[in-house]
Amino acid sequence: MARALPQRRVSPAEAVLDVLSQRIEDGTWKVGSCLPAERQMAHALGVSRVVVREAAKKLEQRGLVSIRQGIGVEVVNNPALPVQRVIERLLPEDRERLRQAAEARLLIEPELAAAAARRATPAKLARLRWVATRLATERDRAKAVEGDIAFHEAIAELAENKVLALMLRSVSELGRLSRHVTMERFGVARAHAQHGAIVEGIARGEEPARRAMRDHLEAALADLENRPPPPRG
Amino acid sequence: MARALPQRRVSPAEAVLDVLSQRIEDGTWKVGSCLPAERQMAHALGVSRVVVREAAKKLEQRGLVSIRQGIGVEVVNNPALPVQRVIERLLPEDRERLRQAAEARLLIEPELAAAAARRATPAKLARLRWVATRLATERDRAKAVEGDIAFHEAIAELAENKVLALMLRSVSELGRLSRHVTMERFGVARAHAQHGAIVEGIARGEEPARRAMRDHLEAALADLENRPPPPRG
DNA sequence: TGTCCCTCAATGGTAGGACCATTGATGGTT
DNA sequence: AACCATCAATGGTCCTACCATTGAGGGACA
Repeated sequence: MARALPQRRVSPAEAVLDVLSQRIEDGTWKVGSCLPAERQMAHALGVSRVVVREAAKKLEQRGLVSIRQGIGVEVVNNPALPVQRVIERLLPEDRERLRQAAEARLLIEPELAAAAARRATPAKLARLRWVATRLATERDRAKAVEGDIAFHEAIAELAENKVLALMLRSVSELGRLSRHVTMERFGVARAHAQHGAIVEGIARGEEPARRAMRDHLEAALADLENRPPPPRG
Repeated sequence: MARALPQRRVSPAEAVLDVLSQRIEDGTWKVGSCLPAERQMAHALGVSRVVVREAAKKLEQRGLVSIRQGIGVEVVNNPALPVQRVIERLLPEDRERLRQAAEARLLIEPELAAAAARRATPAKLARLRWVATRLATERDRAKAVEGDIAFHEAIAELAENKVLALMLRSVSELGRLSRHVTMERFGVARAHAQHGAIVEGIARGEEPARRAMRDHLEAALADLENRPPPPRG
């Protein structure tokens, strides 16, 4: 009797975790919607509610879902969330965390722009330009901030490096509040102009890309330092 | 009757999580040792075992402890672990993950060295030099790799940026296997020489620091590409 | 008619007790 | 001395009941 595969039987918890995460990824449950109730899934999967709960908790820690009592388990899919939480625990103090996050951006993102320049193609540049343009027409401030983040993520995508994209997004989210301040004071016009400059920089080559991105970030940083956020957030 | 504080009563789960994480941080349970058994803690804290388990699971996700059946809950304290897991899920394929991680290091670490140069003091440089020296006397290969990682972490510490240190450590751990290969082929001698060069670069200023670090990383990367790891890991 | 509040069902959160599975130590056997 | 069965401790799973929170539905009141 040759035994078929690895002797290691996967525990129910792992099995359920795999099932759930896969169904989320393949779109069985879309972002914004809720998974079935815990009791329901437990019965459907032939397992106790405990293991379903455990799987759900893990998915929450991974940033895939959000669990709320009385509501259910909602799909959110934000892989950067775990990293944010680690950083928040590492630097509990707001100002210091913001400072270090900003510095991290200042180091990473210009290099990311340079990497994007190395891998740029006309088609990809066109897409990036489109994302930048969309920002200009945005009236709502919250959506403008979203558009800003989307632009920076598009660059990360162009650079074809998900590791750097993840890190960038993590520190980006930490600075989300700062962006609101900047947008409020200067509007989307300046951001859009600088984004345009960045796109052209990426089109021209590594060094121009690096410089354009650095200018953009340093300008934003200078704004914040001129009028730091209110002492108590 | 003016009610004292926020009406929000913290849930048992949060309370227990706080207690445990605090006791880990303040050294009540040291790294390498085990927490009391779940049943025991549950009784001591006056909550059900479910709550203790949930807290433990969360601590595990945070990289603070490692839970193993039959053994117990062991303190490990590795904040980079959650980030590693995110990256592994984001890039399931080994070679691609290694490639992107290496590229990320290549972008981040020279800039980190430059930042370290900005903040260097004689005392801190002396300490960095000491860490680098310790590596030279190491005979055991595994410990040499540890020393190598310790050196790069010391630089991150010198740069006074925990965010970047976290990211660096995360990608570093992903490439731990690669380092073994490099160490095996060239021994610690070359690594030690390059580390010395990096220390001196940091002492001289930003640009020399950047260049020394870049040379070091590119050399290591070139080694790997000459003899890539076996196709099936 | 419209607004407010109460009730209620659904959902996640906690409790307690029992049993299963894995691990390392213990001690006896060869 | 080496090997192996035994066993106690620990985390993993199950079941069942109940608590706490939420949103929706419906009735009382202005």
